[in-house]
Amino acid sequence: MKLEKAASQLEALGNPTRLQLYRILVRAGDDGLAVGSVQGKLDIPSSTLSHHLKRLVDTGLVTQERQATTLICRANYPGMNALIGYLADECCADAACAPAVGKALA
Amino acid sequence: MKLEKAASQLEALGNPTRLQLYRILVRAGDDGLAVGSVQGKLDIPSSTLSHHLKRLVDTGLVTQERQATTLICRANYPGMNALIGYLADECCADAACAPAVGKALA
DNA sequence: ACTCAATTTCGAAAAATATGGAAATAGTGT
DNA sequence: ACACTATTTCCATATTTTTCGAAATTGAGT
Repeated sequence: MKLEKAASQLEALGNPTRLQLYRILVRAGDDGLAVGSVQGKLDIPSSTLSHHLKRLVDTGLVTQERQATTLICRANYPGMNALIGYLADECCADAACAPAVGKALA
Repeated sequence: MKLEKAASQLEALGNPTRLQLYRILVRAGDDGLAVGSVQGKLDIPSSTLSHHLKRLVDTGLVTQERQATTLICRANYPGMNALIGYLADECCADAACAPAVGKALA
């Protein structure tokens, strides 16, 4: 993963509303959730929600699929895994770096 | 970890300059790096660097320690671990969720 | 074609962020 | 106290982000 892409995904998640939004989609699981249902849970205007959703889709963290008039949104797990992988690799927080981490924690 | 804190850390890392900066500090390891040394590697004005560094320190991703006139900066591994842990827990990307992840990858 | 519901785009204002030059500060040695 | 270096704060500006009402669009059913 390139640094630029990681940064854009981190920035996308670095907004409380979007992080909450992403969390909601994760919890919805493989079935996903319609934009309207998400709106009901977040209670923000549809235009605002649409902008935030677009940001998550553009950065590859969320996918969308039409079902009749509703748009189903799903958390894109591989996308998140790649991001976590990048952080772990770059930032030394995985098992391979456990000694350093342990030391830092001590 | 609270959602708000996670969001602020993600936002802090979600800027290419700051992510690069954080990467440099991670690679510097436990010895850390003086602000001036970081500046040499990034080639940005000191005031700009100082602003970005402050953001990382404020969000708990970097620590600083004075050594004479220089300020040593270090990546705060536990902080990053907590963040990755939050993402993994909230976002279903860890081993416990491997089935879902595998399905998504297929 | 018409209508209804779901969602996005347009347009515009307020707020936050990013950037950096210049001045101020902090810390050490003399 | 002074000089020197390292770093931050002050200040201002350009850019980006956030927000959302209103209008436009999309898709399905009639």
